[in-house]
Amino acid sequence: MAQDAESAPLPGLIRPTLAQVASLAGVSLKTASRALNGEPNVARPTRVRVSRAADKLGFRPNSIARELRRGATSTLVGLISGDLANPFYSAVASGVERELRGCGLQLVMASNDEDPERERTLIGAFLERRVSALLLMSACERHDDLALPGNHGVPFIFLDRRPLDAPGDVDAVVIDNRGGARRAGEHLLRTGHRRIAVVGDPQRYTTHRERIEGFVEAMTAAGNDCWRPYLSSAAHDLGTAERSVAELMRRDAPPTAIFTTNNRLTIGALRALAGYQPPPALVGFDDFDLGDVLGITVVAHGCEAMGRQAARLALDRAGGQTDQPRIVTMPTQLVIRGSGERAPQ
Amino acid sequence: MAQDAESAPLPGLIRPTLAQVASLAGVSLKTASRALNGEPNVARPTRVRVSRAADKLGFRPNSIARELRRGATSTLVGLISGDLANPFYSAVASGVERELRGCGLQLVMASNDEDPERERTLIGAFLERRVSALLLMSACERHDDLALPGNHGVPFIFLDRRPLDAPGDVDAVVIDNRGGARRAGEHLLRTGHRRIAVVGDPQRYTTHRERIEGFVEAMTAAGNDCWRPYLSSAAHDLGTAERSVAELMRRDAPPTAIFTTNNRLTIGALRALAGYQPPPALVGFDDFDLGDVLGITVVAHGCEAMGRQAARLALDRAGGQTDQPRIVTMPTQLVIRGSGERAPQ
DNA sequence: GTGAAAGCGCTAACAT
DNA sequence: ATGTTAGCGCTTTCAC
Repeated sequence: MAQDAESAPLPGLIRPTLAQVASLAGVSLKTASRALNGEPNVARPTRVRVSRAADKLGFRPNSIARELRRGATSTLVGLISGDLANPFYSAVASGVERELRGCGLQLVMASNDEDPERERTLIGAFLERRVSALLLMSACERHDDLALPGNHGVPFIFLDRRPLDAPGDVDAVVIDNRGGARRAGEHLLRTGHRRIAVVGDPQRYTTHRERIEGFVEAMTAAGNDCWRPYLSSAAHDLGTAERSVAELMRRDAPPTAIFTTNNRLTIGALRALAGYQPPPALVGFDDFDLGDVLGITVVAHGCEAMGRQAARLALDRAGGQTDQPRIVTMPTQLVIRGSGERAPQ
Repeated sequence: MAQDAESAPLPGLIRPTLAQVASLAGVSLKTASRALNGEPNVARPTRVRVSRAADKLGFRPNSIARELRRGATSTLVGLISGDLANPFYSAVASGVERELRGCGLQLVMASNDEDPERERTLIGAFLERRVSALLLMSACERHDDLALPGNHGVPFIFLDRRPLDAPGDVDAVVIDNRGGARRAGEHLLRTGHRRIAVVGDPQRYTTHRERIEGFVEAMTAAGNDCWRPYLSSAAHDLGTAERSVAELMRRDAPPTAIFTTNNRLTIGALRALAGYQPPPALVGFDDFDLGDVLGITVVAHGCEAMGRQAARLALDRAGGQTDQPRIVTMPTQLVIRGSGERAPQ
């Protein structure tokens, strides 16, 4: 193993530098640099000699030094998400990484655990690392962070959650939350439902808020007010959603349909509904694994595509593009699978 | 916004350096450094003056420069996984990140897309970045990479997949694949099954191979040979698993039970089985979201814990620990939920 | 085609 | 308590 001194080109842990390569090859530092970077104006035999020396020493260019010398920003892009373990976030992250790799950039990731304090720390750490852009699925509603001193020209791209205090002033990639939720609401109304519950946490997440607003738009347009008693607004994760739905179903007049405002909540709802035969109608925001097998009607959208879009915006900005901030809205699609088409009981 | 020159502390995109802070505060470079790093031997008023100057300029220490100066390795840890979008990998990644953050380290991630070539490139890029450790869910079976020149003392930790050519010589965190699979097999035998199908891809993944071996151990011990015709060894993702299971079920004597060797394959199987009433018995390796709602019996294990363990190993090595390589084996647990307890039809 | 010198922004070692 | 000098490993500038 290379960890042993045995097979390593040189014993010990001293990393060879360009200078050592140069001296072994009998050329100057600069010539070695040119040769290894494939720059022109190096004689063929010199190039070969340098390569050989580098191989012999097991030389690896130090990209820390390179980045320091080359200038202000590194070849890293930062991504801060709520919780990497949530498949939604990791799908987005996957899209980001796929898009970045084409440009030779790498992805540094961290979870804010939905804690604004921690997020601030992370932003600071990324800025010090001189990331060339910062993608933010932010836990904060307000973003004075942006005006935070020290953020000199590092492009911030908001992902999924749009900052409230500067809606038109920053780049962002968001989902058509209102539109998607409105169609979900209309769909349930069309199926004949009136007592429709909404499960989400508008206090905590602006995305839930928008989705609830879109849903309410549909209700209002149809003159249906029966959702009000069934608004369950304290569900922010799987467990709380499960409890909320269980509570709803224990009522004297339980809802005949449920709209859940994200993937985790949908799964929580499914847990709570496992015992009901037949269960109430259900439409969930976000698609999820097994949604098709279980026949769950959902408002779907492209998570990976969203990540890619955000990465593209970031790359444009990092490349110096300075035109108007753009807000990209990802379209949604109502995917009919059965659970949303059950008639009221 | 800070992106504008307006609210930024100083116009333009010139990032203030420590030297500028020092000169604004009227002290030397080193004093400014000491003050901002909270080192001792700085007079109270000086410290205040420096802080103020830093705030005024919007100074952010440049961690690239710091790392270059401080020495060989950065405060980054690299993680290479198969596909970030797979919930298993992202759960592991989440565990890694959680463990790292306590030590002030950050996580750089990339997917190898199960492509050895790409993995080699990634390893190279991470080594050049001087990551202080490299966690590898490797797509390669052989790992001459380790002896690759240039990997001077960067600790490699294998995750999930153990390298074949140096099994005892390298740090690794793996799952008890054989044991878990054996118990799955025993469980199905106990329920009365004989015609048991195994779905996986032993060619592609050593984990599948080990799981199949463990399963076969159980069969052999019980003198049951009826799994042989039902070994479906070309299933490596959701789609191929779905097709494989569909094919199995179309046979004249379909299997009465199925063992799937990972989470994606279990989900593929569930898709294929959606139409069957009653479906064959099913046990899957890896737990998954909704496994409980669907009542799927699985061989579960701690993904996040696995990530944490690996990070801990990495931190120990990065900290200079040089004792014998360790192989940590994560235990598995058979979680009984119904699908594995259906009697043969 | 090649090389010498300067310096990226910071910290470590040694003054004072 | 504060300052000076040197240098991390590389690329850039300019000279040969």
